Amino acid sequence: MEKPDRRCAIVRATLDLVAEQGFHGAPMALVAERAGVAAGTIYRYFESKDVLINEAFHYLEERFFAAVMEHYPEGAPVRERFLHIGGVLVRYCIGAPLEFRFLEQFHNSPYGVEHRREKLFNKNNRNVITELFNEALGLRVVKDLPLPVLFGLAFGPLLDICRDHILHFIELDDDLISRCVEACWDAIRR
Amino acid sequence: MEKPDRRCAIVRATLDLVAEQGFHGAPMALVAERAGVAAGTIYRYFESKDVLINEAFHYLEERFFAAVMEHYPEGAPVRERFLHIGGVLVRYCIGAPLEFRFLEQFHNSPYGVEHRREKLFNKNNRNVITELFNEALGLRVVKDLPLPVLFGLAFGPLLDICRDHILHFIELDDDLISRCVEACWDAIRR
DNA sequence: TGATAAAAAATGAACGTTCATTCCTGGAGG
DNA sequence: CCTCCAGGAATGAACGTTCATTTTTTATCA
Repeated sequence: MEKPDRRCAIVRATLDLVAEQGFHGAPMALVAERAGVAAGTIYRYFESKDVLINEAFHYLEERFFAAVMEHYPEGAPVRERFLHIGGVLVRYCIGAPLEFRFLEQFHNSPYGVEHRREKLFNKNNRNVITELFNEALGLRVVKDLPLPVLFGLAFGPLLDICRDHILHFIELDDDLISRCVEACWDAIRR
Repeated sequence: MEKPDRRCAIVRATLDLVAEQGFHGAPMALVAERAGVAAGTIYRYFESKDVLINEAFHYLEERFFAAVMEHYPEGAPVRERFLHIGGVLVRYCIGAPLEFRFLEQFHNSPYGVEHRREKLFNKNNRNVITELFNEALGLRVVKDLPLPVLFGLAFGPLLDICRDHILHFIELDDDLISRCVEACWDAIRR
């Protein structure tokens, strides 16, 4: 009606639909319906579907980093900070399965490849995880491996277990999560 | 031509196209053209596109297990056998980037989820990797974690680095591959 | 063997859907 | 009356699949 935030409603509708049914299950007509607007209206706010999807991703990315930073043990040793991030990551993902599914879809698509390429070649990419790993490399507490490899060792398995939990292939509890995050630490620690 | 294997030509065309351009880049019309047959002909050999894609996957899966079994150190300790499998896995994937890209696409799609579900619930699933992990669990040389978690810790990062290598985000050589596989072993070993 | 009929396989235009995007309409606010 | 902009039908491209028809192979019999 008035106009609280049609833009936001459209982004949320996109998130939900993609998460629930994948990119194939989120045609613009459905997005429009769920957002309570007409199909054509979306194009007044977003140039194309690609733009809309990228915006939805950045919205989630921000929320995720905000979650990680809550209670982040700023001055603690590297290991402890890593365990914090890993734990938050897993708990956040299985607590918001829809968001997780969207991120998964995004990463395993041309959108995701483009996103990673930008991150990698844009050297002044500063976020808490990259900084932690660079510090750890300098202190020689982790193995001397390229950053993308460390990322894969540390977070690849964590995302895998989140997916398996959401699909009910396994059941994660606090104890199992801790043991998994520690296993990832074993993979990267020197 | 005579008729050596239209069926095979269709499968290969599917593999190549999906690997190069993803599922979206492999419409039946293109598959037909690349295979040197007419569109309708495909349906004499495969009931539907789904069936065709699953067959292409199984074709690759067999080839992969065959590669793993070459020079497999049958009687060696668990660790050594794991290092063999990991090394072969990475070398095989980066040596056949098209096949790897197909497998990646397959796993990150509803096809892949279905496939994993079947594997998991079909308990009499016997392959060399599952057997190795079960033996390792019995001998208590690896952490006491559910099988899917061990799989994720052990192979998730290896597939990640293969992808990054193929996308030229990193450059793998024999030394780096070894160190990565060993890092994965560190993740699962007790 | 050669001619011919029957069966099988291959063809590719056409179909029905689905989708992202465009465009014309109507109506609210100034 | 004019200006905007939301609405949603219209558009056209792309897709998987079908099917009437043609081509090739196989079987039959003189």
